[in-house]
Amino acid sequence: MRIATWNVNSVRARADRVVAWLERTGTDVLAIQETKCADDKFPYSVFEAAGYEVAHTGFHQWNGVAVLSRVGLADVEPAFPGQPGYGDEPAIEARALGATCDGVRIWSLYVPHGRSPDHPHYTYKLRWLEQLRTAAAAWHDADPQAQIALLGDWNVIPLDTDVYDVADFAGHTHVTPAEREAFFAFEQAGYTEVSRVHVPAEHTYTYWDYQQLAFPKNRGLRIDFAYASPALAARVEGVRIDREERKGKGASDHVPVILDLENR
DNA sequence: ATGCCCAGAACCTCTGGA
Repeated sequence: MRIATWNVNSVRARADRVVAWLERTGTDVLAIQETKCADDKFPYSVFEAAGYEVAHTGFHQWNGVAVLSRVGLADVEPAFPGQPGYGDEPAIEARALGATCDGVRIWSLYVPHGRSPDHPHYTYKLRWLEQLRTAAAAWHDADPQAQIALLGDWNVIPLDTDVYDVADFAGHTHVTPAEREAFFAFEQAGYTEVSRVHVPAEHTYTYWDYQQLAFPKNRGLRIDFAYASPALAARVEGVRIDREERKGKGASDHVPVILDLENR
């Protein structure tokens, strides 16, 4: 089985490109982030015509996450237990969606950006990651054999070698010790970040800004990751970062991360 | 080469993204 995660930066602007990619790569399950649309504007029919079931949560033009599957889609949850809200009257945002696809519990995750280390969005980001880790630990404790995939745009640069020049991020989000600690805490919860295991090369990126020739100059960031529970990690045969997908007109600023699982 | 911000809402220019 082939599963993947991709921040598509608007599903309506890129639906045809996503379908073409699904068919070209033979991907069975895709977690997508930043759909940037409300549920009633999601282009369901484009994906259904290609043979995929769709689960989506989106309230307006921001955030939005989905799971597409051609191997079954069940037990959809539009948020994780304890997921924090944001704002003066805290509201749950469309940043997490869970669904079970052929025995694998898939979570499509769009971690809050943080804006800047002195912004309320930053403390929200840390709280969000901590609550997700708490939920993920509980899932694993409840069933140590569960196959769980935490897939998405984590908005954290875990290592200095995950960015073209870490000095450019001094004073910014994504590289602070608290964010990195929150990211690596998933290891203590029993999860393994399998893209690092299979693609360990330094300066391997998943995102390049649209501005200032970032992609041709390879000024990118590695911020899209796949944490797997032990039972799922043992099943991962390979991981690929599809850098080709950043090329050409109409590309997202992120590229897909693909996991190949041993067939059961 | 991959090419010098993009998408959405609204209809002008802001918000958010990193």
